[in-house]
Amino acid sequence: MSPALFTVDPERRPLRADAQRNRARLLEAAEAVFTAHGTEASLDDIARRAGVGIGTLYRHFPTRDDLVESLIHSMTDEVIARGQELLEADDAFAALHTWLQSVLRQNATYRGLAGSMVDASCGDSRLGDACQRQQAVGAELVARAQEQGSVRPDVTWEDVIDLTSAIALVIERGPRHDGDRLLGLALDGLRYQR
Amino acid sequence: MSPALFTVDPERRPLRADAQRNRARLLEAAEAVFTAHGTEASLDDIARRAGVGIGTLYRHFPTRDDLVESLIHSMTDEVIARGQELLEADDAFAALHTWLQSVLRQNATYRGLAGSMVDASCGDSRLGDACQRQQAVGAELVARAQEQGSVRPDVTWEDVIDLTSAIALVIERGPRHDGDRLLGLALDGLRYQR
DNA sequence: ACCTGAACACCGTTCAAGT
DNA sequence: ACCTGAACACCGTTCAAGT
Repeated sequence: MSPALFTVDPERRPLRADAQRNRARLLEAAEAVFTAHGTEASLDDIARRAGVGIGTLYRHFPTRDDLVESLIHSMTDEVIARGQELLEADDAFAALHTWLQSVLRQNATYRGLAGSMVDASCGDSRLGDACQRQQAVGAELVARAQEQGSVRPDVTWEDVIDLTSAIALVIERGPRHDGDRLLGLALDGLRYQR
Repeated sequence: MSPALFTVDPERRPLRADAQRNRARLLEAAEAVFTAHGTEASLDDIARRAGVGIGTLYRHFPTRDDLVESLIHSMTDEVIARGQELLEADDAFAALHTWLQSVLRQNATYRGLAGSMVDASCGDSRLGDACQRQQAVGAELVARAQEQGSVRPDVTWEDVIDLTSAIALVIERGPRHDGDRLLGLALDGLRYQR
């Protein structure tokens, strides 16, 4: 049994029972509303759906990013863990490819999330922390592929993250765009030609 | 002397003198406000700066895209003309590269413009018309590079536009991103390896 | 014809008052 | 300690009244 299932507060001290329930309801409501309308959805909607006052939302989640971060927290952990597993794979290029696909899926969880992630990696919000830990794993995967000689030595991990983020940004704007296809093409450009 | 300098109405009949002046003032104000705050800037700000009522703004430009389209109209024409010139170039791959760089510069005119362009190419706004005419030239440039054997035959012009749009979207979110570098990397992936 | 601005329906954020 | 919702400052959009 995962201890995460019983984690009540990722923050400091235990919450009062009603506060704890409100927090859970807010996350549930935010999940539904973000899924339907993206991460720029109305906060009033979320509070109403959770059956709490708007002030309670702000007390638990002072910024929109706090709400987003709490929602995708476990997913970020999974992406990071997946990246660490993939560091052990034989084919470092394929490992990088697989990992970037999972990053694309993560970014597509809610419309607007990809943008928040890009903004966050240049800032210092709580969402930014998650992004940077994630990017650190990506940097290792890139380095390993370069050591194996399958990624061009002049390419930086920022290049790889930027291209992946770019693709995440464009695919969330309409169904015309195929993320996996674009990612494959972009990776072809980073591949070292023997 | 370019006739464009004397074009008063890209629309229908001549405007009353005061309306014509208001239209010019609105475009001037929008130019300044979009430059400062991006294409999502407050329309009230623009009307106030132009010294007209908000209703006048809506009369001249019923949607935000109408305003954006009028502002970048000549620029879109230039990008299209440049593309047609480049169709005559010897090296079709280099021509495509050069043209896509100009598309990136165009998209970077106002923060938020790249997003509007992507949205527009899936819609039917006036901005969408401009986008589609522009994309048609891009499609020709891609086809020609493929005929020359310098772009992979399995790549579509949508791939090329999508990757370029993706890069335009990511570079407008902070100074960390280098569009020309990312474009170069992406194009390496599309290049046919002899 | 065209312009104006009040009116309406939203939104994010704060904070005094309650329990 | 926590919750509530009114209050404030915004925003986009419409439309009746003016010239």
